[in-house]
Amino acid sequence: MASSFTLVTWNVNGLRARRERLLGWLTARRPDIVCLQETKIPDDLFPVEDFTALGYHCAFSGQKGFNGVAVISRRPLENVSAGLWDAPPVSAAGDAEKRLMAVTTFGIRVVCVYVPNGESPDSPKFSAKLAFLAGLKDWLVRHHRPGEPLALCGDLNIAPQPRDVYSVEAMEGQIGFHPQEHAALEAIRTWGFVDMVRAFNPQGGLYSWWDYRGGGLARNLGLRIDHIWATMPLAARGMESWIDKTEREAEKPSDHAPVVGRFSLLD
DNA sequence: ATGGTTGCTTAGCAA
Repeated sequence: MASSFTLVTWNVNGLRARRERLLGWLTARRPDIVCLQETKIPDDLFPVEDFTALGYHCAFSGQKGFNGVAVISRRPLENVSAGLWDAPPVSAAGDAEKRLMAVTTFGIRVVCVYVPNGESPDSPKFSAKLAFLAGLKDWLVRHHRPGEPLALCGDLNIAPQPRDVYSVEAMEGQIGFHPQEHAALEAIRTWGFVDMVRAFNPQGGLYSWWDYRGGGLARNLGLRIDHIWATMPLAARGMESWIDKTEREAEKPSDHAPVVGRFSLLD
């Protein structure tokens, strides 16, 4: 009987484009729970059999062409919900973009999120990103308590601290490292989260994303924007956490690497 | 260096 389980978040940048990579990685690493972002596939085309063949249950909330999230688990998924704007402000456009889902598995609540990129600080998409983050905080407050074992996993599209970017000088005020993003993210963190990679790895230079363009990987121009954040009851069970950069260095990679956390198993 | 690369919606977005 295993005494621990692993929880992963990975922006695969296209489930179909990443099919071989993902299935090979699942076979080799055998993670217990995986949150996927940017699946870019409608629900009726989601390759359920690929995952059931490897022993996973799966749930998904996707759409054609972009966005899309999914969670796979070696144990059944319960209380599956999708969408952020279940009680939208009057002005909200609803969940046209498939960016959030939540499941219960392994005795914990797992929230899988793909935060909007934001494009640039002067774009209308930037204010939409801030609104999404405020909505995410509100969603957490309405649905959960920090005393529950819960993991917020996903591409948050924000590097929280100076040690999470390849260059503070280059990134200051830019998308992914902007004071308004930091304020919105901090409001979520202070609700009751521990950053799992940071809990085990204080050093800088740990990144989860490198741009395809301009030799971003070769020049190590990375950002740590993919995160596993655990509430205190879950974080207390944390055993280790790391970023699997080898997947970013592989053939035909996603531009994001998997982020992994390992936790003690209670039952 | 306002380019560069990749994926999906095969043309042009989005990232």
